[in-house]
Amino acid sequence: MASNRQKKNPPKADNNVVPLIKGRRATSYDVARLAGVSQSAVSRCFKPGSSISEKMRKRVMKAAKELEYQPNAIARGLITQRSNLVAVLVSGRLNLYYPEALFKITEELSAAGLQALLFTVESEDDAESVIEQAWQFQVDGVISASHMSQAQYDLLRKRQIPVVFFNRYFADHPNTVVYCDPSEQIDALAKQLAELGHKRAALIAGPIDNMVSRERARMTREALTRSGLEIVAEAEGDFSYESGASGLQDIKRAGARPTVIICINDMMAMGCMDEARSVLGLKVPSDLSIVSFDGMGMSQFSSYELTTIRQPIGRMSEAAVKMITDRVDDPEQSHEKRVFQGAVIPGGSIARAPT
Amino acid sequence: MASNRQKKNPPKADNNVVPLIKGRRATSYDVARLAGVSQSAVSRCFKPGSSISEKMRKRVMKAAKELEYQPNAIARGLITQRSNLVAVLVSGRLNLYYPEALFKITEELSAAGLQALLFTVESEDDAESVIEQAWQFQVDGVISASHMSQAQYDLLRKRQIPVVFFNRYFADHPNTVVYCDPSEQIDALAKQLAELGHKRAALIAGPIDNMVSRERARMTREALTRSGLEIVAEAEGDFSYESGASGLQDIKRAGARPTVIICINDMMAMGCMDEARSVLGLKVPSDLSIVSFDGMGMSQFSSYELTTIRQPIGRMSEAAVKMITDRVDDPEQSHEKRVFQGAVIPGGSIARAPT
DNA sequence: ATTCAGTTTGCATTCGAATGCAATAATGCT
DNA sequence: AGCATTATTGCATTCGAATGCAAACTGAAT
Repeated sequence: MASNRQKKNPPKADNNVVPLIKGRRATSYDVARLAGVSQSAVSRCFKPGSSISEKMRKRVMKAAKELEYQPNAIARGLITQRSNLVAVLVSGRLNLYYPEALFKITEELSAAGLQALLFTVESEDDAESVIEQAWQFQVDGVISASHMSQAQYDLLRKRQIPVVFFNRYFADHPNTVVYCDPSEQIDALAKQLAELGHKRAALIAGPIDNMVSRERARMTREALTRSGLEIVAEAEGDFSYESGASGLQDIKRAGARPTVIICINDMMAMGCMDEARSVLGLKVPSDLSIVSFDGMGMSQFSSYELTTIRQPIGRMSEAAVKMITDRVDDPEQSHEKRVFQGAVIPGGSIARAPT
Repeated sequence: MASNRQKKNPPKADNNVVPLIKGRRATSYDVARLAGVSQSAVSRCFKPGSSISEKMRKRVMKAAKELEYQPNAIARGLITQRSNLVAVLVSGRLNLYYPEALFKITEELSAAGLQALLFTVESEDDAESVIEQAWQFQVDGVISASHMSQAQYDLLRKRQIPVVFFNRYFADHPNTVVYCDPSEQIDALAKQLAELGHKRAALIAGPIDNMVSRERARMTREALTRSGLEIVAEAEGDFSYESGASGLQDIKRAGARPTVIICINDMMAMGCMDEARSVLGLKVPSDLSIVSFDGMGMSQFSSYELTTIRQPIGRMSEAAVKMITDRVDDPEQSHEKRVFQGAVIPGGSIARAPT
């Protein structure tokens, strides 16, 4: 194939120029040729802050427009060592709450000139291969809202890839994190429950391998105890609606008679509430109060109106993107932990304890 | 910086070899040097189907392992003209149903050796810039589950980028599409409603600029008419829970007294049902029957148990990925339309018409 | 040993944009 | 006008992997 750029060593007449074959996309050389300037000039036109005269810019842009030229991000990535790609790791099945975060993160990345390369991770084995994939694609950073082992994290660090954890982190390791601390809110709710006369509570926890889940459970236990409530039963769910329902069944089957149930996320709370109402024939909140965490949109549907502790997902997503872009621009940037307060959504799923 | 590959024209002694500076990632040249072979050999080792002896492969792989070498997908993309990236266009806010599809699509792409580059699109203006972004990143294909104008589609076609539409298409244009045809199911449901004594129906439609929404509405009108039901009112929603609720209010305000409401998607049906129950004090289904489309997971929560027409999202996602990979591998591949049947989920939101 | 076909391997070039450096043009100053 | 600055521009090289081609090697057949 004839070369579209001038030959180097033997600079012979370049009359075998290809006239932009149908389907071939225009390159900076094509634009340069049409505008009668050098390729460097074209490159500089598309790089903000370069030294370029107004006249030249106009000429190049005209030609670029004519050829519908857009710089090739792949080639640019190769030379600049910046792919402008950020791997976003999410776990698909676990939590229907994250799509909101995912879309927000994607938008914000895009606004910062970065693209989200999406990976789904269901297990740590998945994480293994996902990290290799991301590495092959030279991602500039990783936002992880999914499983990741210490070793996997260390590998990314060793490779100098900035990582921001979304709603999870390693306690004993320095790392960059955005998460939500609901401790004050759960404390306030526990007090409120005590004032409403509740004495016996039950907990439907999440998977123990999940940090957020563990933390919420721990805080809940502490808060309840502090306010003088007894935890008469605990069930372990997997964040799903179904596990909320079966969690309630487990608690009942164990013979416990809590007047309030704290669910570690909204989805399980909905399952729990539906099970209480439709299977056990209980009235929520008059027979049974329910409290949960997340504050996802659905939790406020009028069938549920959960009293829940909301995470400011929007602001958390923004923060995550800000933190990753900062670290992509300056890899030396130190670690940082941004902790957002939760906020109680009053809802209507708690009431005075039945007598 | 010293070059890590041998100089070309003046082949002088190459004794300024960089010993893989801390943080610099290994390249095929590093591996080649360590293994004492040429860079081409390394390249061939990582490209299945290349002519390589077993001995050579072992030697190279050993060196590669030692240096933790992984081929650079960016550089590979530049030379092969294949980025292995597929743009996935979704509209974030509109439909909480799509996350399921999105995750499935991502997984399937990954299994086919492709990566999902995620873009959120809320309007056709967004689509404009998203398409340019995708073009810059040299995506090999586009899966679109969001807005896209005819002109935008034509632009992609002109640029020879395969496009697969997910649940939307241009009727008058050849294009490659996977979607779900619920006509038989809505027909069956209409018959069933007639048999249950329903005479007056209302429709809560979706946005008119959305094809799926228009099609479902059209089919619904036809089916209802065919079965002898009268459409006494129509409201237009935007797929959201809230618009389902306000849609019902609109219908009531207009003085219509339907015994059954067909909602164009589940989310609106849930809003409608909640509004009927908690605000209007109606019993669903005994006072008012509700039917909808989508079959998303939530629709079967026991607070709702919608009678709805399910789309086989999993199989549709698989099909979309298969169709895009086929067309990435062979751009000449002709257009194709894969139409999946819906399936009625019986649910419990319909009953005999009140007398 | 010689020839020939079939494999392997290496060489040199290519993809498209960015950039250090040197050459050139534009501008200011006396 | 003459000279010193400063702002633009172009040249040549670079990023890392893939690949057509020719050289080198292998083994078998004569």
